[in-house]
Amino acid sequence: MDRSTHSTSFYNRDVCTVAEELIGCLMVRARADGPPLIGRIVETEAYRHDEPASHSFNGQTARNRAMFGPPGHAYVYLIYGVHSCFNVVCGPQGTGDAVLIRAVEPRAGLPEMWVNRYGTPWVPGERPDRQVRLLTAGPGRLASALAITREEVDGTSLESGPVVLMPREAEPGEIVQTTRIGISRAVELKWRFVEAGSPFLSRAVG
DNA sequence: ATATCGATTGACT
DNA sequence: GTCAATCGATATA
Repeated sequence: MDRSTHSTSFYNRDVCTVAEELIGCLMVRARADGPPLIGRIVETEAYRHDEPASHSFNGQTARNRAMFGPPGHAYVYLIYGVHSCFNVVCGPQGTGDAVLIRAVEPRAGLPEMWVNRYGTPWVPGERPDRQVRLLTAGPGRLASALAITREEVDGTSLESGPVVLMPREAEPGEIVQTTRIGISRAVELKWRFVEAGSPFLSRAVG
């Protein structure tokens, strides 16, 4: 298995370019004991400092401090006081651009992801509402499955930290661009990128 | 100081 | 379809 990671130059580019090129890349969550949890990225959104949907639009705060840090590091924040969301800081340090990872396809460590998400091991026939697809189909869901918290991951390096991003193992399927989800400003920008037809998207394209 | 809303999700009618 | 959970940022006083 190729264990190389993206270098800083991969992230120090236009945020939409990085968002598109992250589709198909691997997200690797290292653990203290046992093998890593791995997901393949299938859905991303770009947020740029100069458009009002971005957390960085109004400048730096305690929450978004990592957004203005070096590229190739994580920005993790709490949404609605409930869920964590994982982002990739892009562009030159101090810019405030980031890519939100909205969905991944589970690739390794699925039983551990199940426990992280649902709090109990999978039991055949039990709780049919708890599906594999819903482990990682959405920013809050994937953060839960991969045990990503602000305390542990915010501001850490994506080359050497608890979460590491690795290049595509193969060319992804067709990448489709749509409007972003869940925002009320700059709604017209088509800065959401998805691998067409993936069953692990937070929402089907449309 | 107090109120409102948010890059979400799951429980419920 | 509605709504609550509940932290941080922002608007208003």
